[in-house]
Amino acid sequence: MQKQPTIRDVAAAAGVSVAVVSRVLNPGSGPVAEATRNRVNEVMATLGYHPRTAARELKHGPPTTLGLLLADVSNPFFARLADQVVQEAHSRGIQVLLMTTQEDDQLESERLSTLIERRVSGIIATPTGNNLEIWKKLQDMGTDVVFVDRSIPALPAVDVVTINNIESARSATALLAAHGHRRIAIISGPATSTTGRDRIAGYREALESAGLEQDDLLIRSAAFRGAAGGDAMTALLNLADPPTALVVANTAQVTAVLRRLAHAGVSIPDELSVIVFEDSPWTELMTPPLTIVRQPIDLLARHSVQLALSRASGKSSGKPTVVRVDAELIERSSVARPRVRT
Amino acid sequence: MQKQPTIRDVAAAAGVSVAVVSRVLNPGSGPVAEATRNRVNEVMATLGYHPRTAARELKHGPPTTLGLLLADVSNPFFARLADQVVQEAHSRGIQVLLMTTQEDDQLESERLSTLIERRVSGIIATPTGNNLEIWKKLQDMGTDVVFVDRSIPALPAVDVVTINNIESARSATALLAAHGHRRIAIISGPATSTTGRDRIAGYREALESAGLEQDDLLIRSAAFRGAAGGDAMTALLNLADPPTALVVANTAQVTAVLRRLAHAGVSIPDELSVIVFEDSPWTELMTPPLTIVRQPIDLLARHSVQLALSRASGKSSGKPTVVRVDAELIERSSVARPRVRT
DNA sequence: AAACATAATGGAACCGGTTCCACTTTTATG
DNA sequence: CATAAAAGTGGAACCGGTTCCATTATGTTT
Repeated sequence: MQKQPTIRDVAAAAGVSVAVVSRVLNPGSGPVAEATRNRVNEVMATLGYHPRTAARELKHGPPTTLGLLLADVSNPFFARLADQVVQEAHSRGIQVLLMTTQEDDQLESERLSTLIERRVSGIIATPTGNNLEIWKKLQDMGTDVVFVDRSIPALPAVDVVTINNIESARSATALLAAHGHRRIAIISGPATSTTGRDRIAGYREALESAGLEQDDLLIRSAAFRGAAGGDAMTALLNLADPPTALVVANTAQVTAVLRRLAHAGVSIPDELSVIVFEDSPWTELMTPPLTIVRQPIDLLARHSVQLALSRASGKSSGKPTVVRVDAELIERSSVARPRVRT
Repeated sequence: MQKQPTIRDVAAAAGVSVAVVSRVLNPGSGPVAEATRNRVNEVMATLGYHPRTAARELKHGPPTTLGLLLADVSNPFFARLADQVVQEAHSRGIQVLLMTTQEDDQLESERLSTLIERRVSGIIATPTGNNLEIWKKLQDMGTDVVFVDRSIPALPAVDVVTINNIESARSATALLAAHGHRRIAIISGPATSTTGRDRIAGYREALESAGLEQDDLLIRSAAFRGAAGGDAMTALLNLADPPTALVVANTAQVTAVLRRLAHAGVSIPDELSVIVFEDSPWTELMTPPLTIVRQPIDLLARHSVQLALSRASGKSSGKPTVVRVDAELIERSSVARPRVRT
């Protein structure tokens, strides 16, 4: 366990002042003679010197770290988002501090405190919906906050990147209606979330356009965590007049819903047509391959990182930006015409 | 955009010295009168003061950050590992810097440089297998390095946490042999990886125990990224004497292999019995539900974090620790007796 | 009440970089 | 060749905390 050389060690070994070494470290911050630069670089190499980030950040905290605050990385949607965000950030020389909230206000608040103490330059988050004051404070401090996937209506000043949830749910529902379904159900996220609300709104729009009757019994909300999706599914199956088609618009609950269907022995698409919000590779491997709504995760990531770094890069546009990217409906084989009732 | 208060602002507002404020910030570092403590706390609250981590770390870099260096978080195995590591770290008040290598030496080297500059207290990584000197240097610096899932034999001094790969592949292969299969294939990770080698070793052991002939044509390695698994599958199907059973021991290639099987119209388990290393929920939703080797990701995460923090917590045991956890073979319906050749 | 231990506080150095500014040495210009 | 401008370098303050040590206030002991 050797102790690390500092900039002064390098300066001494190279026979120059620390100011010169610093200039070598930060090209463009001042002139250094070619010969001197080479000598200093050599010394740094032989000494195995690495400038310490903590010390550098002390002076004028540079935008070198982003906070990524997600509900949960075991959810494939968030996992892929994290993957893309990290890659995008790395390509710009930015590091990512990953934190999870488990959808818990209290944990979110603690994570945010940590991010404040670290003085990160930006935060990309899927907010739980509370902790309003903390979010505001973050912005006051000059941190670039970007909400991704969801937003908080009470905080209109925050940049947001989401998929077009209304349109996604609308087109999925419309596809089912076009196949002749009249009893179409939806399992969505909690109504407290913008995501949940928007998707249900899109669903309603589609029903209206198709001239179908709306039945609130066919609309089910399920929490983003736990097995609530399975219970919602069971409730739908037990209805006096059960649905012939279903949109699973809560990504986190897709597997729970499908598991329940499998256990109940419901055959897809003969007894129930299904469209899910989820584009993992396995949806294609199911029997039958599932019709899905593919979320352009790479775009979400790219825009999020860009916005989270915008103020840092000087582009301090006054108004908050809202980016809405389109999801893609991919038809496979889990949708068919409804069976005629006997 | 207000500028943040510093410890001196707090001290001035509370009418005390910075030393006192620091003591309030770090309980146990010195005596502070009850009344003073309360006053300082109040001032901090009204000023919205948050101590800056970068400054704190300058003095004696405390073990407050861990580096997590994975190949790729879009792989569900790594995603869940990341999730567990983050939760485990948070429960100890430690933050996680997430980085990905895409299995690329060069990128790995860059990421490691960043981690060196940040002076993280520990690193949990799935190494590519190169960059030996950097890993050594990291250890010299006193960083706790833990390899998870894989290891580098040339670096025997590093702590390692893996599943028992030999035994996992052995038991999976043995199960197939017990069902009467004589032509059992395996698709594993690259032979350059310890994971790939060990699993193939376990496979060979099982064949030997069962008194089965070994055929190197039935052993296929596929890279951890890309679609190599699909090609390996095709090659196996095109064999003059194709296998009747298959172990997919490369988690990253499971979906590619299954996709190829689906496209080729191979029915499971009638024409081919299959066991996969992968325990995502969807494996149960397939038709038929897949027999899997479940990797105890939570244990991997827990042990990794613990080891990565061990030196920091004073437990500087001399010898490197190797933790080997057992995977669990879960029998479902993708394994059957081989069809009699006609 | 004297003597001494202990609690509470403040001053100042320090951590490892960055940066301003002054000073010396080259190089360019008239 | 004198002189101005530019290049190269070093000294020292500074960023925002922590910590050592000296000093003063309070409390205990005989």
